[in-house]
Amino acid sequence: MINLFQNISPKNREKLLYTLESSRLTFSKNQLILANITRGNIIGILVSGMVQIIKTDYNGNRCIIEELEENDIFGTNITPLANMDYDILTKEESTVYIIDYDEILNLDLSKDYYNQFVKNLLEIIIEKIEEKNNHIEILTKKTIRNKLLEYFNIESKKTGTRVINLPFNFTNLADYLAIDRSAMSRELKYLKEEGFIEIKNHKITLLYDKY
Amino acid sequence: MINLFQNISPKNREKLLYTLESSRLTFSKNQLILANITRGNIIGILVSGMVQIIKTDYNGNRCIIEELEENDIFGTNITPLANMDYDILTKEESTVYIIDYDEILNLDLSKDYYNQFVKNLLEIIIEKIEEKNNHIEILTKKTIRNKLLEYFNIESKKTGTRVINLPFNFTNLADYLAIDRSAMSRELKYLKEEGFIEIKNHKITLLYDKY
DNA sequence: TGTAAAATGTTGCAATTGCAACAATAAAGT
DNA sequence: ACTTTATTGTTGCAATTGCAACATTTTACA
Repeated sequence: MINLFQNISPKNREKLLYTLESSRLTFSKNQLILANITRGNIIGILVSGMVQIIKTDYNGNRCIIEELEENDIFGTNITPLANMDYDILTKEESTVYIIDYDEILNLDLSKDYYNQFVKNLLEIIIEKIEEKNNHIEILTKKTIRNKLLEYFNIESKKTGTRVINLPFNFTNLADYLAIDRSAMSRELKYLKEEGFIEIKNHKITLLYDKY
Repeated sequence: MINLFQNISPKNREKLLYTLESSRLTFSKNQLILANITRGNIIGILVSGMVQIIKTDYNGNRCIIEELEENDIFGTNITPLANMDYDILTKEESTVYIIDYDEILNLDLSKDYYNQFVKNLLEIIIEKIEEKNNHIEILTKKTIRNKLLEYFNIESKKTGTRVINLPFNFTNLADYLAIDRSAMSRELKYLKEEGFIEIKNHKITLLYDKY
């Protein structure tokens, strides 16, 4: 994950944060971040901790839209916060910077560090698109089995190994894949029985060559 | 849709295209664009026409990942082209600029028009993220009916009207929603019979207040 | 304009899934 | 350490869906 302040000196980083009217906030576990932000168009930078972006619809179905780790960003434009049905939930104690998005577009890029900042932002957002493409790729599959296998393949490709360290617990994984948890549990059992995978704790080992 | 060259003079636009090693290509209907591009990391700008980005998996299931119109962009980083299972297909005669993505990160942003260009790019990509969030929102729904209704709501919100002009034919709509076409056809019939919608040609009128 | 190709509508049926309900285990909090 | 809460595993069953097959209509194009 690229850091938004990559290649920017600490001193210039402070200048930037000042110009962008940033505020630094710390939340304990299981807090809703957005409920505490009243400003308009913002970008949040996760300095430390972990948060999930979660949508719950009128049926009570939850979907994990994104899971963010250190250096990741979120925002009114970047994450689907325009309507307020989304929650940004801390999974552990987390610190964020909140900066003003509109100020970014007003930056005078002739200064090196502004320049670098915008390029970093561009790169991060493009990474985010790739994540979303992966997610769509998975959701597009028609069976639970194919969703799981697609997820495994993507995660396996990321790390280059055949062992996947689930960033979620199984309940959350089902939400991310937009499938029923118990049905997923059943399918995972079949995959184990048929010798495709092995599960220990929250590690899944792929035993098939490719699919 | 924001134009990538918005607020950039024609003269500076030419300079930019030159610096970014652009080439201008025209394709007739039903051509694969990417098959004709051998360069590495590129961004394509659709000057005129219409193209779809389509994924076909090993089962033969197609999914329309994106549909692009004038001024929209695509690229090896922005659209999921890293692996080559994606097709960029022209739906009508289309003209594109192909520019070198890596050159963008080397631009000297002290020049006004480079500066403007990168900001435009940022805005377009953020729009693209919003589109993808919408798509995920739809795919996350568990029934065909809820996928359709979510799609209708999103499209209706975009234009502010209760009449949706399908940008797709029904076959493509089913691909976009990742559902079986005939099952979708059945569900649309039910929605008509129950008085939720009306369909004429490729226009859908919403008859319910909200859901 | 006539013919081929593509899109749409329809339906039965088997396969898959969500849901509900519950037991068992693990994790968290005091 | 003990109690409560959250997570995981399991299963039957009804609802939903994909698939296949075909008729019909629309569109493309030679």
